[in-house]
Parts: sequence; C-alpha cells; structure tokens
Amino acid sequence: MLKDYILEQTLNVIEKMAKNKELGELTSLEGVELSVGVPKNTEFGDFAVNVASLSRYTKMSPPQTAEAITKNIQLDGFEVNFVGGFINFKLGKEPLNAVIAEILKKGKDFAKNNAGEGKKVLLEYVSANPTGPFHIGHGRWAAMGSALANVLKYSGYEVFQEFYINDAGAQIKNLGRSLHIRILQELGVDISFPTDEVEIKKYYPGDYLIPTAKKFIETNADYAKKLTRGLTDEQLDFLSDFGKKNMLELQKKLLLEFETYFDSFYSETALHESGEVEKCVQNLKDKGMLYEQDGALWFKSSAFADDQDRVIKKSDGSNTYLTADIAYHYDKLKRGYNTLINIWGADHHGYIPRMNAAIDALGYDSKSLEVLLGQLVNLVIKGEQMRMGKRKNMITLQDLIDDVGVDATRFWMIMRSIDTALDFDIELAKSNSDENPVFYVQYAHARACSIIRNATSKRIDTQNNTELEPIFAEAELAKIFAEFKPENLDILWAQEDEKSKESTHRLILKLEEFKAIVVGAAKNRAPYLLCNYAQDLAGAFHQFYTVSRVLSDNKELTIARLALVKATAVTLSAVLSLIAVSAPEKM
RNA sequence: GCCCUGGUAGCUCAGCUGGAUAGAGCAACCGCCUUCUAAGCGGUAGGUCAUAAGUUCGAAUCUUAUCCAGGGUGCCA
Repeated sequence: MLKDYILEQTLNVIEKMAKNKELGELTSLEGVELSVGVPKNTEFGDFAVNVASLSRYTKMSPPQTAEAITKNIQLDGFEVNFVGGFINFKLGKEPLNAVIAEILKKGKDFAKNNAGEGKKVLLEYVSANPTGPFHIGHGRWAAMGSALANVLKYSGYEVFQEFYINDAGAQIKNLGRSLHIRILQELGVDISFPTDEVEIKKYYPGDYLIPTAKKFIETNADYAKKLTRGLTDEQLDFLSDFGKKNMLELQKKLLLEFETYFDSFYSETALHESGEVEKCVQNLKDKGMLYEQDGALWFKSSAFADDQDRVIKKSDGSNTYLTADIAYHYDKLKRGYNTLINIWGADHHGYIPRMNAAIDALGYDSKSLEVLLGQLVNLVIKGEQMRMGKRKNMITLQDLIDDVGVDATRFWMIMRSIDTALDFDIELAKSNSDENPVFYVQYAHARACSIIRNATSKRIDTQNNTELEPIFAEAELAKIFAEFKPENLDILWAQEDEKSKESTHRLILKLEEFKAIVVGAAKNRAPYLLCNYAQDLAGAFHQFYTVSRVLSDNKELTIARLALVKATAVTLSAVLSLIAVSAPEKM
C-alpha cells in the first residue's frame, strides 16, 4: 500500500536523522507516532504526514521540523514538499502507472492481503427462531454478516459461518399449537385464535402458517384427519417438529436467494440432546461457579464483569436460553476458534457481560468473543416510519426482496454503520434513479464494460453514416492487456488536457485505495466501508469519463485509457462481489 | 436509577486511533447530450458538528456533566 510505503520511508529518514542528531533533540523513534493521511486540499499533494507532534521531541517548530525532514527524503517518483507541519507527497507517473499495471496483471484479487494472518474466525449471525419468516432486521444481519465474511476471507482470515437455530423452548410449542389451529381451519373446522391478551401470546397468528398447514395436510393426510380440537403432547410435538422444519426450509431458501451462505446450521435442540448442555452445566458446577437459591440454579456471573448473577436452571427444572447459549459458545471454543464474532440485535446487548463471564468461568478468554451490536431497522414507507409488529402483518424480508430486489436490499442493508439505526426507505431503494446509490455504482461498472465492448465492436460514423471497423480485434485487445507495461500509460501524463490529467490522477489514487479499504473493513468489522468506497470509486470514474474521451484515433492514448477503464471495472466488480451485489455489464 | 447506541447541511449519512478551509448523496436553483451509456458531469446555495465546561499548540474527534431519540435492565427467547 502506498500509505504504508510512505510512512515506512519517512520513519526511516527520521530515525537516521535522530541517530545523527540532525533533528533537534530527537534521539530515537521511541514515542514517535505518525500516520499518513490525505490532505483536505488536494493541491498540497496526494498524501501527507503530519509531523507537528514531533515538535515535542525535536524542540523545533513544526515547520522547521517538517522542513528538515523533507530535505532528507528522496523517493523516486514522488514530489515531496512541506507546508506548516505537514510533509506532502505527490505521486509522479511511475507509481501511478504501477497501480494500473498491477491491477491488470493480478485482476480481481489484486487487493487480497494477509491482514488476518490466517486467524480462525467463527462468525455467527442471523440465528433466528424457526417460528416464522425473517423480518427485515434479519436481512440486515444476513447482508452484513455475509459481506463481513467475504471481506475477512479476502483479508486472510479463515472464516466459518454459522447459523444457530433457536429451535428449543416454549416458542416451538407455540408454533405447533398455531399450526394445529391453521390445519383445523383448512379442514373446515370453525376454530380461531384466542382473543385473550395473555392466551394469544402462546400463538403465532400470522397468515404465514396457512401454506404450512396446507403442506401438512398434503403430506400427512391421515394424521391431519385424526386431529381434533384437543391436542395430545405427542401430537403437539409432531406438529411443532413439522412446523419447525418447514420454517427452517423456507429460511434456508431465502438465505440462498439473498447471497448468504452458511457453512453450518447448528441446532440448539441437538445441543440439548447430545448432553452438551448438561456437561457444560456440570463443568461450571465443578468449578464452583453455581449455587442454588429460590429453587433455581444460579451462575455467579457477578464474580466476573456482569453486574448480577444469572439463572442457569429455572425453578421448574428447565434450562434458560442463556444456559444453552453458554454451552453453544463453549462448543465453539472447543472446536478451536479463538475469534468468535457474533452479530446480535441491540436488544441483546445485556447478554454480553454474562456471556463474557461464562467464557472466563469456563477457563477461556472472554476477549475472544466480539459482539457486533446491530441497531434496528426502521421501515419507511411513503415518508412514514413503520413499527414492526412482530407477530402479525409484518413486512418480511421476502416481501422486501420481491419488492426492491436482492441487490438494492443488500446494498442498503450494508451501506450504514452497524451502530446506527437504519431507516430503510422502500420507495428510494426501489427507484431506478440517481437517488439510489446502488444504481450509481452499478451504472459505473456497466459504463466501463460498455466502453471496452465498443473498443472491439463495429461502430457507426454518424457524420457519414458509414460503418467503421473495430479499433481492436478482441484477441488483440486481450493481448495488449495481458502484456501490459507501465510505460504504456506514459502518454496519459503527456497530454495537454489538465482536466483529464487531474481526473486520471484521482481515479488511479482511488483504485489504489481499495487495498487500504479492504484491510480497514476487515479489521474494524465494518463492511459499510466497502459501500462508501464503491460510491467514491464510481464517482471518480464518472468524472474521468466525462472529461476523458477513451476511444479515439490516437491508438496509444486509447490503449492507456482503456487500461484505466479495465482496471476500474475490475475493482468495481471486486468490491461489489465482496458485498455480494451483482456487477451488471449492461444496464 | 443503571447499561448500550446515536445526535454533523432541509432529508439520509460519512468523517470520530486529535491536525490544513467540516464532506458526500438526495432535495432546491443554474448550466452541459450531432461523438464511448445524461441512471452521468460541472456550478450555486445550505452547518453554533445537541448544549456546557475541561484537557491540548490544536477538538466534530478525547474527558465530564446536562438535554433529546432508540434499545436493554434478576429464572422470555
């Protein structure tokens, strides 16, 4: 990365000067912390190192310090100067040309890096109850999680994506009870959901179980016919199980449609049945972390970072949700993952201290757990915020995708930092116009592809209305790209047009920045940075396009500019594939 | 009460490991298509960075307090 290179070179110079006592009272690099930034005003340069903080050590004024260092920096291909306490670096043609040559040579993977150093990451996200369709919040976790997984892999992490199926507990029985009513209704029985406020909480009265009921009747006709208003335990289990499997199937199907691919679906029930939960409880007990009170079994989580103790086994003898979740995380750790990343809704934030406590109590390091708390999604319809009713008449993720498409939904879900509540404006996301950032980015890619297509296609000369031969044969152009040399771009800097030169310079810098963006997105677990970058890059390209005619009679210039267009297309397609949004070649 | 997030242009948001004149998109207004995609580009206008104090040569950025919004808060998941 250019930034790293500049920092390294600058530090080298400072270290040498300090040793030779050429920089005031500075004698070593100890305590020196510098970073490379981008000047607000591009006239200063492309990159800048602020050395004002060194004044403390050098006992020289910031400009004096900057001047002294600048005099000793000699970087081939860079123009170095200082203004105030800043050392500014402007790139010459060599490093710029090298950027394009590298992208053409390496293709989509040019920004691949090893920032993750092969760290084993278990990324858990979505983890919904199999009791109904996904709501749009699940969509946010799915989009963000899958994008994060992609960028982590691209940055050298080893990522395992897991979906924890919350298929245990009272909710599953509620599902079975509700399915029972829907089946009877389908069979013509006059029965409805309870209207009592308390009773209704044991049911899912949404319409979505009607298709499930139909399917049950189709596949289990005899069983369905025997159902009466009363429900035996055995029947409830059977219906619950059917409903659960059916919902899970629908969820899995939708995840695939939504470009979200899990390596495994981990069942909470399986965790109970395998005895792992009990083993984990026993383990905690052996370590003296549990005690009894009020007929329940408590975990001394307050001995760690939690503010109070938590119930592990309820007074009725059953486990809490937390208990299974502790066992689940214990299992993740035992599987050898030392970085556990969870995406949780903000409503789960109270769980973090207790889970940390549990991990420490079990003898692991709670620092291995990273919880990304996602703020909620508000749906905006015609300018009005919609409250999400959880149980009835909600807008599901499927509805949203059917309405606005996978690409737009994903982009909008990923585009904002996970820390801010997202307003999802349906009308805006749907609009195929300049109000929509997805199309802005995709359009840039399509535009680039179109130019490359035209370079090898016949054209019509509108002045004489005659057909012109393609500028390049396809094989010829492929060969030019394959054997591309940095010098082929020299002509870009020899041209007269200042506007074009400037936009070219900016575009190349933006392309190079992709490497730093990818690392930043991975390290900060912030896929939204990819969306911001995609928009920036698209903007730089549109600008370049407007002032720089690519296909012309000047073959040398055409080749140089085509290389730039190609590199842009490659990079746009790379960033879009990381967020799993399609990069259309035509629009 | 306590805990977590947020408060930056009319709207949606970047910027937040302190640094040069606070940015983008949309909305408003003015321009640019006989030539590679105008789903584009250029320009104008728009801000007490919630408020106050503090730390610093320097604060949107760090600290503290207050206000506002959303979420959570002892055996739901």
